[in-house]
Amino acid sequence: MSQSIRRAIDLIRRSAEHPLSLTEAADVLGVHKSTALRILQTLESARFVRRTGAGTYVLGSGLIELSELALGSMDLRQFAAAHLRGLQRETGHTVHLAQLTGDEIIYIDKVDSPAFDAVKLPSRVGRAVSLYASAVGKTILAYLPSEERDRLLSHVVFERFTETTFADRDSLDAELTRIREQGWATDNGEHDAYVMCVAAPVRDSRGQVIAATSITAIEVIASLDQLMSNLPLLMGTANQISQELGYTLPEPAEPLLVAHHLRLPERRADAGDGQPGR
Amino acid sequence: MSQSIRRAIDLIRRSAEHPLSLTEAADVLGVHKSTALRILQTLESARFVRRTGAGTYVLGSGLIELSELALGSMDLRQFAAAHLRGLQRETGHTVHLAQLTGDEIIYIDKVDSPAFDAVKLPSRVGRAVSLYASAVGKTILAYLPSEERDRLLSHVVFERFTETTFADRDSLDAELTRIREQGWATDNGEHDAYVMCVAAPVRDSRGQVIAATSITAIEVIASLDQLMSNLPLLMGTANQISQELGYTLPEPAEPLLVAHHLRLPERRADAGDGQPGR
DNA sequence: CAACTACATTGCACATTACGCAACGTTGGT
DNA sequence: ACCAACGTTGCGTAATGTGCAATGTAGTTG
Repeated sequence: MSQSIRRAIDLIRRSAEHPLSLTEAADVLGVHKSTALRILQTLESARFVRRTGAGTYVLGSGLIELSELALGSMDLRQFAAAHLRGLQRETGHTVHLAQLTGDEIIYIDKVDSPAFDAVKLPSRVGRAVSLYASAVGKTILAYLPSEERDRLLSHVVFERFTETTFADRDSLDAELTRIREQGWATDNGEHDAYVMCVAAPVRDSRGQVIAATSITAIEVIASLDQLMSNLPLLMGTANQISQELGYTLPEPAEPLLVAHHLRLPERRADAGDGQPGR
Repeated sequence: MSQSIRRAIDLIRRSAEHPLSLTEAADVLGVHKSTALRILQTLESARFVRRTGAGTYVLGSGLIELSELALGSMDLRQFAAAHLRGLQRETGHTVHLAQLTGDEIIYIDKVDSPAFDAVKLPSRVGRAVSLYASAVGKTILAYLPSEERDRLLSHVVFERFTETTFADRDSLDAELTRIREQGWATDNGEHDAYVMCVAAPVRDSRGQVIAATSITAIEVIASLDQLMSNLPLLMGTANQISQELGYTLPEPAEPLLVAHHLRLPERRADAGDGQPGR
């Protein structure tokens, strides 16, 4: 595998962590300064790194632009950001926002729970998430037009990660129907036995489900039942994000849960952690 | 300059735009498939690209993580996002958020004005902004401890971009004093003659100014005076962001302008576009 | 179901490319 | 004004990345 590219990547990494002088760069790679210089010059020409006034190299805007491009509709992310943080604060759990991008569902935002930074969840912004073994994945799948769903699942090889995994198309389809009926999805340790999630759909202005929000907890922190007690908050947040995107909720001549969300905007007021303005 | 690295960068770029098959990748580079494969494998090992189920390559989470790392306190960005969008909506002008990072001030967020996408402003997220020839730069400089300010300016070579540029340390210092007194800064075409800005400081929980928000317009859209009519909104937004960061405003036994901000949180209520929950 | 097409992947020999070296510039410090 | 530390340039060399041709793997069509 290409050596110079590896070196370039290494330098990009380092420069993202802290400013890098040329000699430092050469040292960490274990190469001559001239070599490091040429690599950095190449990266600089693409604005992947940038020279500071002091002559050190730091990560450049080129990379940042790319990442924004890849996260696609930054609109969704920006509209959602405040709501996601609010949901995290109120529930105490880790919050995710995932979106259908091309053929896959990727996390486009994540708000960590301060509680269990000890146990790192495997999720990361930009990473793809299982279509059929995650709450957000199942949520989005459930509301997709069926041809689209078939297309996405056609390449998937089902794998039984845990006992609860829906590891074949038939049981998954049954689950998706259930999700559509109740309006939200759970992940009962279906990918990692100790990870629980509850997810709710986010709709764009046309009413299409394009993303899903979820709250996540590990077994030792909360049971799935305990997580589900936050369902009104979760649904409220998902609906608020949908509204930011221009979606208008249907008339509440519907089930019980819908009533909740409409009352929720009050949560804005204050979280009561003693810090004003939050 | 390193050829293979150039090629790698090219592939990263393309893969960010749309999924790339191996043969496509080879074609755009004009190289053999095996060459393209090795490059992509190297990039994949660093999670700079990622293979989709369909076998195509798309931008990977590695890059996105880096960019988040480099933008540093994503906290600030996330806390600010909704406020910045609100400010853009209310003023109609392009909004920036810039932060002191290391020895430089970089844009960490930008909300474009829909009005004049025709004329592209030179600013980009992740890009450094002039310390002394920009409203955000001067704002942050003005409130920095003087040793810190000296350190930042020690490497700077002053350049007279336009007639209004503060192109030497003395006149800059006078300007900074004025900014401290009035609590906000302007950019009267000091870098590009046709670009006007007004900026206000953002403080963290200790009261330190760590960032600045600005509204920008080009000459043909609005004069500096017209821009300044938005000062209350701008100051309000900056203060709201500061509050999100845990800053508590000082008692309003102060000048005129301060009084405005304290009344402003009402703008939260609604932007008048008929969408509830904002 | 076999034959075909299109695509991804591996091994190998070659020469292009990126490398280290050493000399030269440049900056800042004592 | 000297020295030291760092960045930059030119050049010969060989290690590295490259193209080619052969092999493997789906997916498609008669």
